[in-house]
Amino acid sequence: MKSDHLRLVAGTEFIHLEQTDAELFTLFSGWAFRYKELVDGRRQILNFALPGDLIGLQASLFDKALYGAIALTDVELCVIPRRRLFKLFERMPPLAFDVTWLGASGEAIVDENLLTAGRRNAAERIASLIATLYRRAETLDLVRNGVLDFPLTQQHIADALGLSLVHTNKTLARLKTLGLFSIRDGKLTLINRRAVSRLAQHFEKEPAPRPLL
Amino acid sequence: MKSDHLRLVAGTEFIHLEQTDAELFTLFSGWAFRYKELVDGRRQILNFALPGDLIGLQASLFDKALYGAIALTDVELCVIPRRRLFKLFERMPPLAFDVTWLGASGEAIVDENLLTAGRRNAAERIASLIATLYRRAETLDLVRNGVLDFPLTQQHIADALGLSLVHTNKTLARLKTLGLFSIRDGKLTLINRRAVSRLAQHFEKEPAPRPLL
DNA sequence: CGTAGTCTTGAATTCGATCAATATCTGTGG
DNA sequence: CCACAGATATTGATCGAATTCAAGACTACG
Repeated sequence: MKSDHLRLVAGTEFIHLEQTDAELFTLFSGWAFRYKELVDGRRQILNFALPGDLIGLQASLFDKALYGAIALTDVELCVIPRRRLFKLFERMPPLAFDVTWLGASGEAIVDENLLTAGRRNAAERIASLIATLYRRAETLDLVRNGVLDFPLTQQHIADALGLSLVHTNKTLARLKTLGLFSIRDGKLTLINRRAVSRLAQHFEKEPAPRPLL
Repeated sequence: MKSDHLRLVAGTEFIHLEQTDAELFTLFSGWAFRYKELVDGRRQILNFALPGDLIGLQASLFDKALYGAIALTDVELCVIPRRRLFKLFERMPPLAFDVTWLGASGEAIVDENLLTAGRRNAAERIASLIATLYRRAETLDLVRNGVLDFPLTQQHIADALGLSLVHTNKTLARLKTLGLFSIRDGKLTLINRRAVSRLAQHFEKEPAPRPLL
């Protein structure tokens, strides 16, 4: 079904706001994120995508993309052309089911991010982000010896959590000092997993079986 | 496909957190909302559902519901049993496509709510909520003579926007005094639509054609 | 080396939270 | 019809978490 396999360098925007012909993508390798922004430049990152995640379901289903999507690292993307989307539903129901499942799975992440931005304080937000990303990366076997390649800048973290850059920096520094985790040279190490989970009220649940497109 | 037509009174919780056998619902009449909460009781409303909206796609697809759903008014719900969901994809591809479309449409709303909670100030948040709900209600022909039945309490508004109850009350009062809108006796009247849209940075876009289940 | 991006730190400010009290409304039963 | 209880709304005062402003330091890279 996939028509193409794209390679993009870090920083490439592959879905543009208002774009009318966005395709549906599956992230094959690397990290990416979706975001929205207000006219004065305030930016909100909606979610980070890791390998296996779907990006652009709304954008490919609707006439206009309501968000942008950018590659955080170099990425490989599989493309499912929007033209063939309906055909996919007609001819490959199980695959269509998986697309819907992955779409719902993406929404679950945004739901959690909304809870985070709306109701958690700065330290909880950061713990929540770290816990969730670490957990997802672990499931994908991206963690080696307790260390994870972590391509986010503090600006990304701030924009994902609805915090200012300065406050993100200070809170991050405090949590590092408390020995919860460390981020250095683009590597994340979870030092006190228990404490991070507690702060985040993040409950470890066994991952559901996940369809692969 | 629908197996049942439920009537529930206002306040009924029809999807429970952690519930393992939640069904998929379509809201036929009335208002409802989905929410999450932290252990200490902080609550975040994820989205409000109006007639035609899908509720419970994640909950019916996954093993456990990650959120709760409550009827805001008396509601009528159409039920699509989770058992038949896969069958629906196999036997009625166009309908399955619509389910996915509606699911994506729900995610678009949560995306916007995340932008609101993360990056808008109190006045902008309220304007944003008012503008969006009014616009959606209008599309459904729920607005009569510029007046809309509006069942939200200030606590609901606060929980949807990530604000405290007190600050919600004060900001609401200020916007009413400024003549942007009025909320009285459960009725919402948009008085200065232009000003509300501007505050919310809410751009009126013609609604996409919408599948009906 | 110079420039741009990222990170750090301190100080002042403010928006929104919290605390506390009162008022208004709604439905219920006597 | 009134009295009461529980929700909902309002208002004032104080507090604090996070923003904003401002400067530097560190890094990578052409």
